[in-house]
Amino acid sequence: MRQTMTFIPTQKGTPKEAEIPSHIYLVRGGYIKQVAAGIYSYLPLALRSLKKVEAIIRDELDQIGCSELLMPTLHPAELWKESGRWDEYGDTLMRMKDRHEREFALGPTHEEVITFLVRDTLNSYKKLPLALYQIQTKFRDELRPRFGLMRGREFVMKDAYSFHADQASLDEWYNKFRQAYSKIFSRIGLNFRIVEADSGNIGGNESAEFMVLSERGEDTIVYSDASDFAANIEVYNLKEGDPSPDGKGTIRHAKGIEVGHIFKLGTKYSEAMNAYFLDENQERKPILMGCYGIGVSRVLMAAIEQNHDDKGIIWPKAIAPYEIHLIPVNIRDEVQREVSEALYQKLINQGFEVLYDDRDERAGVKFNDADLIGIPIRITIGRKAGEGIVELKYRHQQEAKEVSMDHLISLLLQER
RNA sequence: CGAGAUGUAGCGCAGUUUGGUAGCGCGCUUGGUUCGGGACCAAGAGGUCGCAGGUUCAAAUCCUGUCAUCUCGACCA
Repeated sequence: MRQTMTFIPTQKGTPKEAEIPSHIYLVRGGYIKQVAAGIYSYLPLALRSLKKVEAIIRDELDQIGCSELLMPTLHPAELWKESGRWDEYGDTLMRMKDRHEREFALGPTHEEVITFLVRDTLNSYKKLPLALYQIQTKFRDELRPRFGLMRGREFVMKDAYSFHADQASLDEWYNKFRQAYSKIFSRIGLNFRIVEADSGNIGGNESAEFMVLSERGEDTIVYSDASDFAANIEVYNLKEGDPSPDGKGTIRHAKGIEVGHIFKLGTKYSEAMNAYFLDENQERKPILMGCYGIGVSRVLMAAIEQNHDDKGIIWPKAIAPYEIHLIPVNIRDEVQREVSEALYQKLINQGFEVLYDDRDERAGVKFNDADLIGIPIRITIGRKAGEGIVELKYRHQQEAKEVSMDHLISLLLQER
């Protein structure tokens, strides 16, 4: 079936609830629709991009030896009472009761469930280390959801957990994740920085955040202008111009969007929830744990914050919903229509992902929608279609160029 | 739960001060003219005015309550 514009409800006006560009363009471009505060439907375009982010994450995590699993979103209260977080977590935990008055929570994170899962099986040092991850919808009853997908009450998160017999193994895996995360965010096309972070109520003793640099970020990063030192201001409350704590350079500030966070949890959950193993000396020890999160839906917003202009989104190739946006200027023109249909088929056969705008709309409407939606390559079929000439335009460039159809495919394959 | 604001058609808004038959723009439908950067003309469809109660001959408008949404703080991927 052809991929056309059938359910891409773009709109001209700016939605009043949206303030930042990423939110505005996701709504205007027909990517998301709000259902309640902090709760959104992902329309077809958004889902395609989301799946691409997920695919990159899966690829990199599988490469370092993680296994994907899927845990429930509904958690029995008993597990959270075991860890102590039923009381600690506060109102952010979405709570509910079943028909028997038994208490449950909608999972905001899965340390409890994963510890429950592994404590019966990871009983020997021979089975460690192990790393597991899932990509799943999380629920957090934020006091104030905002900025669209940036801080939702329901959002897609990749959460990973690692299990170790000793500190050296935890350190090793923490670094593996750190590197995998760097690859993931680089592949997505984000300009990010790794900073020292506070571990918050997840617990643990060392953590780092992956911050996408953006004026619209909710976090403040303090960093040295002469070294690698960088931290969340929550950890080092430094002013601009202060000397850097590592003795090199002076402190600067930047705003960032937190898209990833890695923690060395240590034994907080294994001790509380009785997850022990026997080591080679038959000594009973708590499993050391690490946990690693990526805000998958937030990545979409962060990417747009870094990649847009006054007309709309400019997707990085890796996570664009389609590679090519094909636009016949006038679908009623028989030549244009036939050339477009043939080219569409040709592109599909070459494995390109193509969005085909076969609507009977004026050129301006289609071009504006294309700019808004932000697919990297636009191919326009116009008056010169009969001569075998089409127009090629990249979303990140101003000018279009005319290309003969004979060269088009090979040119596209080359640049892929 | 603290502070501020807003709820009227799918979207954006006017009307509320001074109560009196619910309006505008965009979008949508039909017909026609247009057709490479959000066209034009004509005719239409679409609304329990967030919800509940009250005052009144009469409430979008006044009163009380309530819910929702947004912005500023605390929390987080």
